[in-house]
Amino acid sequence: MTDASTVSHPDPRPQEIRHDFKNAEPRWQAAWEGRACFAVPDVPPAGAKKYYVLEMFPYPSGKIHMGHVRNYTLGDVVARYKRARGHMVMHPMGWDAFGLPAENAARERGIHPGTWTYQNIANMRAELKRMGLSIEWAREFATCDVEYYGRQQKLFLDFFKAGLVERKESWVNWDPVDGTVLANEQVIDGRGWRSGALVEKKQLSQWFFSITKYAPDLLEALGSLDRWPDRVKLMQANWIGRSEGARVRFRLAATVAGTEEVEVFTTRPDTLFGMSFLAVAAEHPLAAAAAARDPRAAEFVAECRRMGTSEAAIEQAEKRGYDTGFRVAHPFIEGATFPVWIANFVLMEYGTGAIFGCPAHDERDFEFATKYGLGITPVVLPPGANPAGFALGDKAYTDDGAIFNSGFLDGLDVPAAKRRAIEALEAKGQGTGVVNWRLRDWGVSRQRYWGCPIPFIHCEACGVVPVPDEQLPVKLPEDVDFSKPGNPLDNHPTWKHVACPSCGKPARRETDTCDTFVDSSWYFARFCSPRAEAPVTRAAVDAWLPVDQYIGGIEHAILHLLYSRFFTRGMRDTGHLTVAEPFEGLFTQGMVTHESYKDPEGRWLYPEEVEFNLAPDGTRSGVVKGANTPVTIGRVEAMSKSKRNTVDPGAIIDKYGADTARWFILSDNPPERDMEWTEAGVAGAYRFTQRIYRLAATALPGLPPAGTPAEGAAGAARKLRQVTHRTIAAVTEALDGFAFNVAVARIHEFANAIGDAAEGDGMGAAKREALEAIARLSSPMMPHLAEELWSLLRPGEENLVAQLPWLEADPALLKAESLTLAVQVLGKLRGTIEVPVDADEATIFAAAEAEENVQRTIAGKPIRKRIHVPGRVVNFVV
RNA sequence: GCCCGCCUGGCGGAAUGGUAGACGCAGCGGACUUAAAAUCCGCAGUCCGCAAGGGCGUGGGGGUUCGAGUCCCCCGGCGGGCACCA
Repeated sequence: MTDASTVSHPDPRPQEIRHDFKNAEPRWQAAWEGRACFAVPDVPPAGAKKYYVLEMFPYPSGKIHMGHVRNYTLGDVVARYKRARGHMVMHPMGWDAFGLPAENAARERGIHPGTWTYQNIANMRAELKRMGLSIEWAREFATCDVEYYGRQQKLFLDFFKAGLVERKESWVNWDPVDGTVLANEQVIDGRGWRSGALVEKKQLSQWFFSITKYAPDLLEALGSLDRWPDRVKLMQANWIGRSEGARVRFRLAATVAGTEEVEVFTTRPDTLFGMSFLAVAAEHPLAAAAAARDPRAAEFVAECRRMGTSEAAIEQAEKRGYDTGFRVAHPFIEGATFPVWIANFVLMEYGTGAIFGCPAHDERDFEFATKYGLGITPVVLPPGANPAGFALGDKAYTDDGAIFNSGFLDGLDVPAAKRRAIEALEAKGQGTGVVNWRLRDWGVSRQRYWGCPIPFIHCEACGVVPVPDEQLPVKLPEDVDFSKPGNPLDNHPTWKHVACPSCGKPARRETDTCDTFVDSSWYFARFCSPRAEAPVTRAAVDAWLPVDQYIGGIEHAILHLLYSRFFTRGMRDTGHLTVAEPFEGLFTQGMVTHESYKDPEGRWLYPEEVEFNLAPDGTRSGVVKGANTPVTIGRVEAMSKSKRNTVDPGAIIDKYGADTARWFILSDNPPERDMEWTEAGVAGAYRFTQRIYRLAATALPGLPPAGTPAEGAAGAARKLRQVTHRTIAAVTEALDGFAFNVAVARIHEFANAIGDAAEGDGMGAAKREALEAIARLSSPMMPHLAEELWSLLRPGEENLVAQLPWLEADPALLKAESLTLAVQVLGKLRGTIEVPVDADEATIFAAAEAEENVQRTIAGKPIRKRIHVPGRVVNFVV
């Protein structure tokens, strides 16, 4: 042993070899850019295998957050991997740039929504670029670009001509103080978020897309979406909500405002004999008729109007009703009549806005009838119950059984009774069997400035006139005043005054703008030819659509995805494209979560405001930095600004680099699940990036020249080669299955194996092969480090890793010589045996029985059954 | 309220119905260092036991099976969506 103090060390000690990410990451980003590694043509050449990777585009809030980092890292891994697998990959990025926050900024800070939005986009683009994503930025656009929303107006008009657009009355949240339509999120406990005024429902004439025309197809086609998560398909199916039932017309005992009948929709015509009341929505004409002559009915209707328009608010409200005094005749029971109530739980939008109540067999009806003392007549007998003494408990009975108390339906089961009841209704001309859909038409009108203007003109003489194509785009005016309440477009002094395109007389522009869901319903198609004059170029969309892999949050499982599916069908039927389904593969990622912190006064604290202590027993506690007051460490929850539990990706990239951020966000857990962001986890990921760099850098001087074949190795070198090729196979399988955390784990194990490899013949070549493999296998996840390693191992190489094909495992090195089998007795593990791969069953059973601990457990008892699962397990039943 | 998920060591998680806890984080012990950081080596579900080994263990309860984290039923907790947030 040499005395270290007397010997100089010309070489740096291994731990001082460091990967300089600050220098390397921008360098490799520039190299990819310089070689246009990610550019693809609008129309791929014949024979190219196209692959369209798309992540849900972000709302430009101003800063990227960890949810974005996760989303775009996942997409980038797929894009880089598919590129390496020989696909021509399109991977674009854009901005979902219209929406409420820009208007809020305008009202709060006096900044123009456009200025605010484009500044935010510039910031976020710079942040995204630092992540080293393989995005083709030349395709970028924002939905608030007139070049985009002008084309959207063209689509709107084409949809109108195709009969997919209608005007209808519908209800909105109205703030009577601010004179504004409120979004559901702006209604807090029934009051306007700014004014605090009680919100009312108000009826407006609005624009609708006829999504219900496609309801059967949207439901049916879910079956063909093989690469969508089942739960998303299930949620969509439930949302579309096909149900079979009947429309039943009830004759009113006396004519009300010229009406003689009320029509209800029911899925349970079998329970008609259990009817005890009829209920209508507060918006139903009968409710209006009652209100017109009964002030208390009017008061109840007005109260219902204060309930908000969201389904959750309506269904969670206490069930309340008002007896109108009207009565209806029962279709089957001669002479029987029942009261007509107005009920707050009946939805005008669903079915006919009226129901018949059968409390014995419907939970909501039961609750309502119990509250108001209405009759409860059971008509479905649960199996095994006695019809004579049968009484309901404190709940409705909603399952199948034998019909009783029901005249001609008695004795039938529920499905048969439904059919018979419908036959009888049809025979009497009092109803028909129908299929009803829960899905409603898509109301796209918004009374706001920062959105795509709906291209129509209202003329007193000609009615609603579409803006002629040659007058498109209808541009938003720049000079808008946000100081007045209401819609700035409506308030604008000149913008809305135009000549009618049809008769030339003074007319008025439509001042409603589009729901921002419209913007996001076709952006994936626009990316295929982002600068085209038309909304899309046929050759480009025909070549690139559908999106092969779409990635985004589960929170979009229903609305955005369903609207996009509708829009694609609409574009198909108006000749813009050919496909019906926009997204062939869908992956829904989980949220990024973080601990939350509160000070003694209950105020939320940012993580950097907290100083942590670790007690010897492992419990963590915290104090407010500087103040030394105790901090409550709260639940791990979705990162949000209001809870201040956010972590700024920019700061993480500054400190550790993009590769580390990407590696950690992939390594921690499966991408479909929520993940917790922890500082310790990032630090661990950073250490790993340094570790592989060091592994390569320290081994380099001992490696044979690049290109030295590793074939024919034996002993330790062969073992390492087996690990290399098994890792290639395992990482490939993991990436194919979106199991990125497993891919990361395999690469960790691989790094451990390279570090542990003993010296031996051929080890140099085996190590070179292993190190080159680890660089290339980790390249979809850590692209900059991969390039750095590759350039270290293969200086002067023509291609970047980003341009190389994926590695193939050598099947000869995947085969094992022997395998370990678990031996169980009665399903409990008692030992393991090592057998040659080609051992026959008799040999295996003999070896298993001979195992010492197995012998002891069997203890001479007769073996009744021997089970052998090849390659896995042997089980003895004694 | 309705629809859809999720629940495994101190923590994140792994596991075609077949050795539960791979891999990582945190922790502990050791090496290196004047020291620290960094790095390297090792230990580690839990209880009993010197050990060999055994008991218990995948939110709780039941079931199917030679065998259940995995399949079925019930219950609990947490989360997403509910049509004008995106």
